[in-house]
Amino acid sequence: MEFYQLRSFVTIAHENHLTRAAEKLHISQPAVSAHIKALEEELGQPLFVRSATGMRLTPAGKKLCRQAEVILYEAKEFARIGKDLLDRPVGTVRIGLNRNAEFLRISDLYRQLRCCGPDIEIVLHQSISGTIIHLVETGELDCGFILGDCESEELRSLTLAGFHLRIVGPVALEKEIAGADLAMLADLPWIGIPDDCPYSRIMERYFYSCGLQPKTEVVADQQAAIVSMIQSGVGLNFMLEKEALQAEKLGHVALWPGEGFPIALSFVWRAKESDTPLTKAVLGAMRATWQG
Amino acid sequence: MEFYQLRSFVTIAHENHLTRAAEKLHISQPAVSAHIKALEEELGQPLFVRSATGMRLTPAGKKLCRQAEVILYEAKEFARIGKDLLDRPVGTVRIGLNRNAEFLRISDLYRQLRCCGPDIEIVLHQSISGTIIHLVETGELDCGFILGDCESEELRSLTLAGFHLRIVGPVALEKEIAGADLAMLADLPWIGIPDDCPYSRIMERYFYSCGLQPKTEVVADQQAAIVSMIQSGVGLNFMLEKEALQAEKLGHVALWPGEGFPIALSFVWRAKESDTPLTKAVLGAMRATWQG
DNA sequence: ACGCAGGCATCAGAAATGCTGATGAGAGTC
DNA sequence: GACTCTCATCAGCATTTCTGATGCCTGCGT
Repeated sequence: MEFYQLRSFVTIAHENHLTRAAEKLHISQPAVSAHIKALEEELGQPLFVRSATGMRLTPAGKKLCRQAEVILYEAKEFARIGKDLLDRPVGTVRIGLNRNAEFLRISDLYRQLRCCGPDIEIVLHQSISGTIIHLVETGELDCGFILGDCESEELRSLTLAGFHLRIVGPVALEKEIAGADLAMLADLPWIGIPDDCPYSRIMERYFYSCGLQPKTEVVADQQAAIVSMIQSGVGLNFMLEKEALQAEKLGHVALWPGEGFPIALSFVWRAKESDTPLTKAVLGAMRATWQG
Repeated sequence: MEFYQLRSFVTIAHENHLTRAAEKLHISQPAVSAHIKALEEELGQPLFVRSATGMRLTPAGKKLCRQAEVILYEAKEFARIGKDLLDRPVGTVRIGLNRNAEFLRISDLYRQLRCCGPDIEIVLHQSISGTIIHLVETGELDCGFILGDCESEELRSLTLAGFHLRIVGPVALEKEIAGADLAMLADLPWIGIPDDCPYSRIMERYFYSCGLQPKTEVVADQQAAIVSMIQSGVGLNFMLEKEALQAEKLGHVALWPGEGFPIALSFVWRAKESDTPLTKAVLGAMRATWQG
């Protein structure tokens, strides 16, 4: 049984006429005749009653014709679905978040993606910039947000927005922090960040350029944990300026008065997936959300 | 798009492995590879992600695979339906009845047919033997019951049961009928039957063999009409012995005391349809009903 | 009654297509 | 770094399918 045989079958049934069906199908009459002959041999029974005026379905043919139409319909559906998938990407996007979803405008992203492809599923994973880069490289995530530059060869990045980082510490250290210079700050207890994190490299660059190395006593790999540890008096670290000012106003942290330094929020993904429809859709939604 | 391509597609998707799929399908690995290549070209997008360890569906491939499975399922259904139709005939049987449905055991026939083929539709048509033969010959009926022999070349017949015909007439003629011999009967008024009816030929044979020709005043072509006319005094005719005895007991007719003569109830159908599944099914049901 | 026209089936040759076995490139594994 | 396993590719063969010509049958009109 082949598709062209079913097409001939259904067309003849519709026309009650083999020759007319052949014309409609743009193939020769003997070809159509052979299709039906093959089908009838395969099924072991005639599908049509031949007469001098044309062909009429047998009762069995009538039943089988209905099923043949179902098959051809589903085949058309197959092609239609395939065509749809060319425009509307499908699949699961696993996104690494280095801040909370609200800050990263995830609900806007959701909305953007929903309208360009209803079959995109989004999985979110909370982490910190360095870990996110690592997970995207190994394929455990498809893309993610990071603060700072990404130097990986395997990844591409899109800069979404610029921010400033400020140094904050526990309220208990308010006086030490307020009057400190960079060297004194480096002497206070710091909350460490995993080495492979661009965030961490910024911190290093900031102090190393002055020949300083802050003392780290605890290492944390989740932004929420860092903030929580600053508040509970463990040590100093960075916060985005806006967050820092707000936390200071609420009396949760002590803000170092020295000026902040700029840092970019970027979105990263695997270079070799730059041309997949899904990646394109996500990047499009990302641009609409952050640059629109 | 061809069935074998879809089969390869689905099998690879199931195995996550092209070579294994080829083995399972009993075709060569390059063949399966070509199938997928053709499908991917037709759809304009990859269905699988190739790796050194095998193949994995792309998100689009996953969606299309489900539809491919639907198509293959419907194709299997097509074959299954075809196979079923070999055993279980379908279609409409138009049956001519020369007596009421109860006498001809139509409800038994229904039951028999229902169990051997649920898709058989039965259409009943009341008439008289001669007309039934004619309608079966012209194709307006598929088969029918007749009393007497069928001499048509185009038809075949199956004898179902033997009966006896008795001569009956109006109660008003009771005395004339009771004492009559064959010649006197022929002189009484008769209800005629159309010439081409085997029933009619029997009547002719019965009288002609003695050189007699009964007078017919009215011709009827429905058994119920004949009985009704006998009762209302129009003339004489035959009734099946059982019917005749009962009608006499009820005082509806006068029964001629001479002996009845045998007549067969037969079932006729077109010879050239003897081998169709539907005809076979009907004949099988008929045998079970009348000879079982 | 007979020829004609229009049905579908059949046939042989040409064209197209699918299949196979050998081979190659690339990625994991030991 | 050699080995092995993946899938892709290629050339040649085998098969299938298509076409155009032809034949047979039936219904219709003269």
